[in-house]
Amino acid sequence: MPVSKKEISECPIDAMLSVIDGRWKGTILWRLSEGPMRTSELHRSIPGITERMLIRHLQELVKDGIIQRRDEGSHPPCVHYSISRYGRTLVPVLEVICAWGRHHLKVVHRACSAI
Amino acid sequence: MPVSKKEISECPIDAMLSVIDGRWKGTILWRLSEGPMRTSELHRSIPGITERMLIRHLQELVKDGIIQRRDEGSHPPCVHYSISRYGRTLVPVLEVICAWGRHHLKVVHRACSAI
DNA sequence: ATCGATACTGACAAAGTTGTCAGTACCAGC
DNA sequence: GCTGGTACTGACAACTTTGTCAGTATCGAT
Repeated sequence: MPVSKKEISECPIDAMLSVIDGRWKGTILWRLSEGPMRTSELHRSIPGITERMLIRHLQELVKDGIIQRRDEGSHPPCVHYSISRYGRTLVPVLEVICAWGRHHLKVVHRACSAI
Repeated sequence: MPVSKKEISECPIDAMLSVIDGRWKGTILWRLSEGPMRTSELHRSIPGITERMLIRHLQELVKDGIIQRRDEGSHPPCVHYSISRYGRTLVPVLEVICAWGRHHLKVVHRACSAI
């Protein structure tokens, strides 16, 4: 049940994209970059995502070493997710992507309103 | 016949990713970053890609303003694709992505050989 | 007259991703 | 003893993306 396809591509661009690719991964990382969060908190803070999808993406991000899972082991269950040390190296990359994306959105909007 | 899904997401990260997302877009941009190329040249230089897929991706990149299509209008047809001025603003972003990807591949390889 | 090269399109199948729904297990409160 | 909250899984439907295959048009060479 994979959320991102590309298995083990040798292309560094594909390798990077496979980590953040997935319908909700960007948003999840954005939320977690502000601090650790519980599964249910994340679920409530991301409108439109289903629990199933959230958990699938979280598991992939954990598998890729980008985020960490901390289970309190208590009942009712309480699990916190946070960006790992390795994941933090990704944040500046996301910022560059985000900056270009913001610029691009402005360009697209201008193009739309020109019609 | 879209190659990338996300229509008009307000998230800048998604906006950026929708532009380079697609099985072969990274590779195509990589090739074109070295200079203009004909459709058939690109086809031959990217192993595994089909003509159909190449053309679909090229058309999307043109639509997004990242690359330019120049048709000589001759027979037999001769069409050159090149990175547009706007597309050039994307190159540094790709370089950051690529740098992280390269690093990530090394980490993944270490993890694999450790098993 | 047929073949190969060029740059494409259309129809459709295969594969991959996302979403839906039901179900598990435990505890707390009413 | 029923309901609601927590974190999760499995099966499967729906949708998206990718790949396959055949077909278009024109020119030049054989």
